Amino acid sequence: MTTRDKLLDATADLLAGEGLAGVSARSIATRAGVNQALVFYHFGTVSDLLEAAVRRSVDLAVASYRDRFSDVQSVGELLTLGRDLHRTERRLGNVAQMAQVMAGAQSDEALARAGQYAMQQWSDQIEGVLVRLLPGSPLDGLVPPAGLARAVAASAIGLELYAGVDDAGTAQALGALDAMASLVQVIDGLGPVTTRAVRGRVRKATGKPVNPR
Amino acid sequence: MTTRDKLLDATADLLAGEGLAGVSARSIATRAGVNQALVFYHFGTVSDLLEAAVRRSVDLAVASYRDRFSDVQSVGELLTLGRDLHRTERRLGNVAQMAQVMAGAQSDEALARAGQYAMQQWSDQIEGVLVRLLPGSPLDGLVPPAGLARAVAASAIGLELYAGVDDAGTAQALGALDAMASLVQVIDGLGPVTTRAVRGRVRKATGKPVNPR
DNA sequence: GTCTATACAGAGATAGAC
DNA sequence: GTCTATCTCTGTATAGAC
Repeated sequence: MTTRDKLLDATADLLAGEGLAGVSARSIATRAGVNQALVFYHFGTVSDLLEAAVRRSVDLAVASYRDRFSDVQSVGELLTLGRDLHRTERRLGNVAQMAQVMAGAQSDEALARAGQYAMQQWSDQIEGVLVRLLPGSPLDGLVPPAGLARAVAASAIGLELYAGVDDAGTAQALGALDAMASLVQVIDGLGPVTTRAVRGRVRKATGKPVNPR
Repeated sequence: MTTRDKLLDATADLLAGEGLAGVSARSIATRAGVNQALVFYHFGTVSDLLEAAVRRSVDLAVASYRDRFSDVQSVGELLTLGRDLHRTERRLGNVAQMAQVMAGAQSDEALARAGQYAMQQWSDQIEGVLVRLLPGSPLDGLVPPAGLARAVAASAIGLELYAGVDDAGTAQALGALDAMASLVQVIDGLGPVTTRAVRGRVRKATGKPVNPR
């Protein structure tokens, strides 16, 4: 294992486990078991190391899900995959990494780039599935897939941070989202009569044609 | 204006504007126009000052909305209020303060307390309205109000952080959420026949009775 | 590529005069 | 309550030997 990789691993671990405040050239080097100066030799600055570590975490995680995304054939399956994925990625600390990096993005260019990249990768995956599944569903045309994908990804970040301050509340929130998911699934399985009724009402309510974007 | 208040103001401003990384005893004191040592005289530690500042921001913000929450009479009005509120609070920086504090909560007791308090205050307000409005709506019993309130609050935090790294993506996400809101409103206004059909299907799909919690 | 040593800035925090 | 002065620690970063 190269020093470069040791540093990337240590950085990802620390970021997920201790948060941005626990990340420094010294703490990273100590955890990696290498000399502190190597952080700067290999990555220039601590921020650049953080960016590289997050990009790598995201690339690995997204790649490990690519097949499962393309296997999804229904809204029901997508919701199940979403639950699994969120649980797994939270356990691995990947959601925590993203949350920390996005919080730090406000005052750090490199972190902003990393955060944007991470959100883009996940959003694109989700959007791809939505674009494939929505046609034929009653939800088609009611909700822009690109926006929905981004809203879902952003909400996952918020839930991760919330989990850090209130476990019980987070469990309640996840329960409610499961209930909402069931509801979406039911709406997706409605017959043509109800579908037309709902779509007609939405069109009327928003005053817009029903195929945005 | 007392020194205490100057410090609280400066801390809230800095936290919202520069993020946690930009907050220090020195930066706070400079912005407040007072001596650095007064941070420790009045609040003991920087973390405790941060906690106090966030609690005050939340208390003020929630109080300013209490009337508008209790005026809400329909799901449609609630969704409109939610949009207004989120826009306003983001502009004032209160959402940013919460996001930063929750990101820092992972490694700081005082920040964790502040984050939990903030989420609790907002969630309780939203939950109160939901508990009042859901009975009589077709959504009643399908989604637990406490969990939904917390999910909404957490998502707002995620969106705030996302806004810091991708403006265009955030606009798309908000657009999709608006579309979802229209959909919820339409479902809420469905007639009794469709309502029974949807509720029956949800009950069947989840295998649970339809009145959780 | 890796290590030691070190410079230097900024952080939190306290002592003591006023 | 407020200010000056100062201690100590931690962080980033670089120079130079190996």
